[in-house]
Amino acid sequence: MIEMSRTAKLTTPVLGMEDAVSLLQVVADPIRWTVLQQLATTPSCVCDIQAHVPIAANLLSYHLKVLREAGLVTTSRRGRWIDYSLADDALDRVHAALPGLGKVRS
Amino acid sequence: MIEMSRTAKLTTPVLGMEDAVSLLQVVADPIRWTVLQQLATTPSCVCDIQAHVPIAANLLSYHLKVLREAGLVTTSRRGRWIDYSLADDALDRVHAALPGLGKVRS
DNA sequence: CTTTTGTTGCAATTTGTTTTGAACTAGACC
DNA sequence: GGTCTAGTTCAAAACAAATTGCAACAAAAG
Repeated sequence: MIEMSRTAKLTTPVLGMEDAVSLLQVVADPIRWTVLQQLATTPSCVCDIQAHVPIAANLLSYHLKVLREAGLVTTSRRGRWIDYSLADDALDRVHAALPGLGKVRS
Repeated sequence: MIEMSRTAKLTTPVLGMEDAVSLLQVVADPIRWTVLQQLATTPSCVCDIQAHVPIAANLLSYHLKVLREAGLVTTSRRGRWIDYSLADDALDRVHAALPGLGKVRS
């Protein structure tokens, strides 16, 4: 039983077209792409992200929500601040959302 | 000279954010994603693609144009038919457009 | 010159997303 | 309690893209 659940977690499932496209639509935005890029390097609180993405706070908040709802980032509160991190499987999931993964390499 | 150009072609360059997002926006569409998926398996003429993507001919033509202009597909005429193929570097370019490629693997 | 295959142009419309501005929650501090 | 800072949420406005419908066009085959 433990073996099965560990195996399941370690495999990134092939996504259906709809899920794949939804995920790619989340990434295919200048603000969200930049945030993901930053979080891939290091977790950051919102104020740190703001320094890299010069937009209104509420607009950034909206885009962070989109990323959260897509499961690409996770949050944890630290006092006044909220730290955002890339979800463990974020890069794998986005990669798995690309078309043509079944292509045989020439 | 020949050596240099061959080397340049074999390397997928790191994309700037704008180019990366544009490319992902092209892929992040149900019709275009499906077409890319099919072309990754096998080159097809438009009539074959139509069989997999049940939409009006002119709408499909529009999406094929978007894919062409993004350099993700190439065409060649064969008699009355136009064959679409995935561009050689299409999968590499889309992969290179994902954020977080600099991430150090844990 | 007609048919087949596919593209292009344009205008209207629907659809979805991004952005804006104001109000709001939650914790820290006095 | 009151106030400050950090972030979020909501609803409406603004914007961009996909879709539809229709007509015209091009290139090759017969």
